[in-house]
Amino acid sequence: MSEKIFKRYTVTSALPYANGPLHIGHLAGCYIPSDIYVRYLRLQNRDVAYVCGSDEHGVAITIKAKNENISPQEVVDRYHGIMKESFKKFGISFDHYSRTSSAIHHETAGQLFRDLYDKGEFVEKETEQYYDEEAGQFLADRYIEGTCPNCGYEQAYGDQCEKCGSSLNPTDLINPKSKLSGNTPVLKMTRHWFLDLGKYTPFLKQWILKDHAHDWKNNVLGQCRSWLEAGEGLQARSMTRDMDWGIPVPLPEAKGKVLYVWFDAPIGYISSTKEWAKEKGIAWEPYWKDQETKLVHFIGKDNIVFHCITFPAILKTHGDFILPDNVPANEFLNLEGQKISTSRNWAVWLHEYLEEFPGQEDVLRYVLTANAPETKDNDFTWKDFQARNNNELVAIYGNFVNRAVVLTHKYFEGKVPENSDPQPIDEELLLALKSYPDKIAQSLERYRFREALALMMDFARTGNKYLADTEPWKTIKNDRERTGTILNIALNIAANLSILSAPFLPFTAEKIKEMLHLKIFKWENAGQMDLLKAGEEIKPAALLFKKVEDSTVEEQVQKLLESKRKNKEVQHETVPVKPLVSFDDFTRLDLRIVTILKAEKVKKSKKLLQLTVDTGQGQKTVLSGVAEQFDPGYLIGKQVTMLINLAPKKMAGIASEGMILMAEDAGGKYKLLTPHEATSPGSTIS
RNA sequence: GGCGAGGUAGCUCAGAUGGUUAGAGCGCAGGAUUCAUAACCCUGAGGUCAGGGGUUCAAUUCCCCUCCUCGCUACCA
Repeated sequence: MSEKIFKRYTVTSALPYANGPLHIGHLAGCYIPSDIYVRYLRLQNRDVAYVCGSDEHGVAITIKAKNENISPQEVVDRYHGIMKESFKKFGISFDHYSRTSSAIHHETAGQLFRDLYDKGEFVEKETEQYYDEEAGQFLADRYIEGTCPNCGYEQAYGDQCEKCGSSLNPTDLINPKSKLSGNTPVLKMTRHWFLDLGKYTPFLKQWILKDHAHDWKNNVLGQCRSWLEAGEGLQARSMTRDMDWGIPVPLPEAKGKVLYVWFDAPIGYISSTKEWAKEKGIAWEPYWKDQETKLVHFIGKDNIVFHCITFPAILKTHGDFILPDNVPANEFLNLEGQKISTSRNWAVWLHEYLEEFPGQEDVLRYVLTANAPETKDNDFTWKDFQARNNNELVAIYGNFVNRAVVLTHKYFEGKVPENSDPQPIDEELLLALKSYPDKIAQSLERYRFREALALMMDFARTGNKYLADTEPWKTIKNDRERTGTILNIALNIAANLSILSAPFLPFTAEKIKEMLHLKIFKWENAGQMDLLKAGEEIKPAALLFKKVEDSTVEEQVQKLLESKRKNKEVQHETVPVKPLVSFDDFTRLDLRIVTILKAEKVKKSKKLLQLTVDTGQGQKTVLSGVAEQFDPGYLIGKQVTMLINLAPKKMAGIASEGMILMAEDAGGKYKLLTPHEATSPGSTIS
């Protein structure tokens, strides 16, 4: 852990991609942790630039635009607005929220590319890529659709088959089609600029695996290790693309090419800082170039490679920039036991939460922090949401503040009473409480937000215990002075609680601050018992949190179940009917019933079964990717449908001489196609 | 298959450099209390630290193997 004291901080959270609204996974992954961190830093009077912005380039956005028949700019304008609004309402306190389509970003990213180019950091390579002659442009991976060579799914993308999950190259696809024109694309040479990441491996290994071996999170180090120590090492990556949406490559010979979105996106942090500094009338450079600046990137685990490897390599080789001091990446948040999915509408959307739970932003902030996926994937459930709200925020935190304030109004007309005769029990309490600000600070400095939050709740708990131990409602009967002392202390605990919880629960902290008319509000004052002085007036009690009812939880769960149900319907509806084929086409397929004689798992594979079948004219070997759904033993003796004249293909070193046909239901379960009564192997199908 | 991250009380999680009876919160059970949103406070039950080997005087903590979950990756027709 670096003990170094930094002069200033540059804190970033991942640029959200502007092709959809934000959900709780986004918040839990990097926006809440970073916001807690910077709010804490500001309470410490540290110099902070907290920057973010919308990531608005890349192919996914152009495809969305095309699907909706609008321009990419219209797509990003829409989501930039929604995201910015959601962040603001949840109190994510960016100093500046920019966007990568801004002029200043185009200039910054272009210049950075140019700088690296001038230093000779790029390797130019000509490669063959698919080109759509009618549209007159090269096709990004996602613009090519075809049959997956692995599973036969006909709408696999050029980079990935969404059906079977395999990663592909566009040239792997059978029958590639351009999504622009529907034509078959042709291969054509194109030139691109590659960053030879292998070159930086020694430096990256030293910097990450040695220098940061003890202050970076385990999951981050592990990811990096798996990249840095992989068999062939880091591969050169192309930093340019053939596209027209994005930042033009600033070279005369690069017409029609833009910067790769992952090259330009992290530079968005710099552009955003520039914009912010300009508005403030200060220099941006110290925030990115001064060794006394601490740079921290908050991200989700999917971004680790770009923030720990690619971007630092770029910054380092450029030479002027500092490197991140830490990259505290979180793992993923699941929802009710399943992965959050935008396309399947399995998410809690922030804009919907804001409408359905008005004024309860802090509750979600609290739950997502308490259950943050800091060390492993975690699960968000509405039941847990309710429990944490009712048992912790309402019962402990809210209840304590309410008790202190209500009692003061009841017994002392809303004026802070005198602390006149501190007893040993009071002194003990104060001593215990004094340690909290430091403990919480230490946890925060180490990016352990769950721990910090738990400490904060402990502090509130101590307040409740104090009231239970001293029983001011009893002392008031015969010792008004003692009662005053107790309430003075209780109110000061509440005041402290407000400061200590401000990073986590900014809206609530503000409410307490107003309720108590708190004037002092800095971290260094936390632990003091004279934040409120005798005679000061406080406002009447107002509830900070309200209970979440069972019916509310039920509604939310139903809402999710509903979208699950809809998904199933849609899934069936949306598998489109393929284009017409001629009878000749059909007769070219030789379909037969075969009997499975042997079935065994292919050793090196998770999904493949090796089947030996009786075709009526001898035996054939077929590989089938169903090992996860069928026991080999179950299949032996079964009669199934097989495409028998499919060209052989080698997988896992074994030749497959055909394909077993299966039905797949909406849940992705395979079903054998078996004749309704036993038939002789080799029976033809027509 | 390879690489990575995890597998600790019913649930969510803590447990640097191995060392007395393995911790916290929630949940549960019992008690106490009435100022407070039937909330708070106290006490208690609950774990062969995934399983099996090994190193050691001593392992949840180090090493090896196996199993399970998640991520990346691979020739998952």
